[in-house]
Amino acid sequence: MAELRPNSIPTDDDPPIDIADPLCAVFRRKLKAEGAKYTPERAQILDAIIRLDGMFEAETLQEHLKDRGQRVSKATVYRTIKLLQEAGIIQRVLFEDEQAHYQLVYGRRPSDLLIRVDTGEVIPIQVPELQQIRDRLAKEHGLKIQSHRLQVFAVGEGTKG
Amino acid sequence: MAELRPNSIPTDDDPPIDIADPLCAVFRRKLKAEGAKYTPERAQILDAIIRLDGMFEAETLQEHLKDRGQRVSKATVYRTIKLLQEAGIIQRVLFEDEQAHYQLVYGRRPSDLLIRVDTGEVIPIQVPELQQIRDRLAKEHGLKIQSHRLQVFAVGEGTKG
DNA sequence: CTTGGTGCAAACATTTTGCAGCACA
DNA sequence: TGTGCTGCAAAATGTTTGCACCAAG
Repeated sequence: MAELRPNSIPTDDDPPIDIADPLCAVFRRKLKAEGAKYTPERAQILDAIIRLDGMFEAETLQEHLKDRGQRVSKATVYRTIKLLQEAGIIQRVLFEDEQAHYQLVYGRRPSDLLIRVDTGEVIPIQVPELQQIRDRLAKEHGLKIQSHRLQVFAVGEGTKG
Repeated sequence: MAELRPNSIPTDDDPPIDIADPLCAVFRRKLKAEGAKYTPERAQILDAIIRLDGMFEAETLQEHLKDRGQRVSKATVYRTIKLLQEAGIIQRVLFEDEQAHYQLVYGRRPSDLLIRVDTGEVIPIQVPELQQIRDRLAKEHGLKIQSHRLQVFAVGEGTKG
């Protein structure tokens, strides 16, 4: 049976976050909490993600590291991505692609996405209405909403599909 | 560069659809239109999808076929899935899983999803508010919205994440 | 020092593709 | 009766894992 459960979708109502708190400290705390180590590779990866800021894939990330002369192995990239997901710092954001896309989410309201299918551009958007939609769904279904994901696909005005 | 563009997200404002029109006829028409053939394998695959009705993966699909004594190769399953996507009959719906999930969408308003992360259950939902959200986004960004995808993740009331 | 981390390469899982023979239109 | 389709097996991706050596705490 396929595993339908998201790896670790951060619950929106997790403890409120101090935005000013450097992500690296957050990561360190998480690592220490489970007896793991804060290595240069992990620091470099988190750093690269902060620099990339928007969306990234494992490969992109590794290339950016390489461009800075920081050689980190594929294995370590993937392993660290997993840790950062567990820490709620990044989140997987899949498109219709076979490659996993990630997004920095810690300390930000997880943004919904407007995706231009003609250019590939990804525009973060805010959709306040979703809060009431979530509330309604929770009530209607007797469930506790943890998070959501909205992707809106669009093309430029003049573009012909 | 990664391909960000969805393979073929059916545009919501495609020509209106006669729900009564058997999917198989739709598929046939599409195949004929491009000089392709309507083979038993393709018929069996579409049939299995209609029987499955909800969500499915390539593997599930092949197993269902096998259970009915219809041996279709992996290659043909994938090739046909691609054709059905192009025909707007099914749509890819990815979760946080590495395996692609598909959904029958032809002749239905593509539904948004409520996903129970504790049980893996997937509940189709209707969110009428999205229409005005889409309209607003279109105006704000000067884009033409083609489609969207909303996934809401929830757990049962008593469940502790 | 001890435990956990890294890189490498091999293993994996899913999807795609090349090719020879088969079958629909 | 020709073009497109199928199955098979091999290739291509993207991600994970085993292992020997190395380094953080």
